[in-house]
Amino acid sequence: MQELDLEIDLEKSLGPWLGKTIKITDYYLHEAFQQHGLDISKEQMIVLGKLNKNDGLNQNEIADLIWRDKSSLARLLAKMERKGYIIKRQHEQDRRVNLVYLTESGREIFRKTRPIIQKAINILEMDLSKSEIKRMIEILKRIQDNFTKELKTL
Amino acid sequence: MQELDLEIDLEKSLGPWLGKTIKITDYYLHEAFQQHGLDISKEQMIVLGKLNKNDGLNQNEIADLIWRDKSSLARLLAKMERKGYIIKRQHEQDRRVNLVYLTESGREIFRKTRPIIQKAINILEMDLSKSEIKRMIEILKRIQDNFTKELKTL
DNA sequence: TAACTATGGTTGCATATGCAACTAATGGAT
DNA sequence: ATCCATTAGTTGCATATGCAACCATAGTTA
Repeated sequence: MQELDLEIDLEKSLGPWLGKTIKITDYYLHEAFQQHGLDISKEQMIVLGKLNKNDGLNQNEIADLIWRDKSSLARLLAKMERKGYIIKRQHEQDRRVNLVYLTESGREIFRKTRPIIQKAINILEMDLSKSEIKRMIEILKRIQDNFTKELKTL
Repeated sequence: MQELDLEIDLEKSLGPWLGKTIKITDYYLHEAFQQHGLDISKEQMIVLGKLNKNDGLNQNEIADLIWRDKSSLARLLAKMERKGYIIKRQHEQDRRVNLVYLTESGREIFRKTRPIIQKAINILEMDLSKSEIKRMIEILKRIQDNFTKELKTL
């Protein structure tokens, strides 16, 4: 009995379900990109998306936008540059800064990912009404705020 | 205009919010383990949890339970064995199989993670009623099912 | 001007992860 | 008994990630 009381039933908590949902979503995108012959990872696609919306960002700005460490981003960009999707240009005034630009090839591959992304969103929200989606996002935001607050007290 | 029409507003979709929520949850756990001097990662903690509930599983069984590739699990176990949290014993009848057992030290550190996990669950579900949690889990399950179905048609 | 500080980016070291190819062992079929 | 297929686990190669230490440049302060 006491042993049982100590058990935390993780499966009844939200955590693992969130994790598994992300996992299968990622897997779906990975498979779909592959099937369409797109040589790109989800993470790289996200970077292309930010640049597509706002070309010429510097590395730290991109890192912030996608919630990654700047070192992680630097390595992501290195791979993308090798594949010819982006180019880095040194800022003329401040030589510490690299401005990152989409190449034609990068813009092209991002364009090709769009219908796949749209389909993934459709699947994700297939059974949900607009208001349910809004509600879910609100809840997720609130969870994030709660963790942020608790982190400060650690 | 046409350019705008082509834009997908990812931020209004569920995907990135799920991702960010997981990210901050993971970060919280990581920080909390560190602050308590627990030399363990979230992934390792999950493995310990499965073994704590069901000692003597083999590697493939554990991999299935935590939705990881067997190779990923093998490496996780190697680290955990080095730290003395688990031991692997060859199955007596079937020498291909490794049965994995918690050590005392493994059981001990898992015990110490429990209040931290419980707190993380509390934070995660802080603003949610029981029925909302159930509803969220149902939705997440449905999303997973939808992706699973769509994967087959790829 | 020299010294100190802050910033942008890179690199070493570490974690976790998956796929594909591989080894070893098992079990069945001929 | 031998060959074949299956299964459990390992390993090579690749991705992505974060922290901390570092380098180079810029900006500020004495």
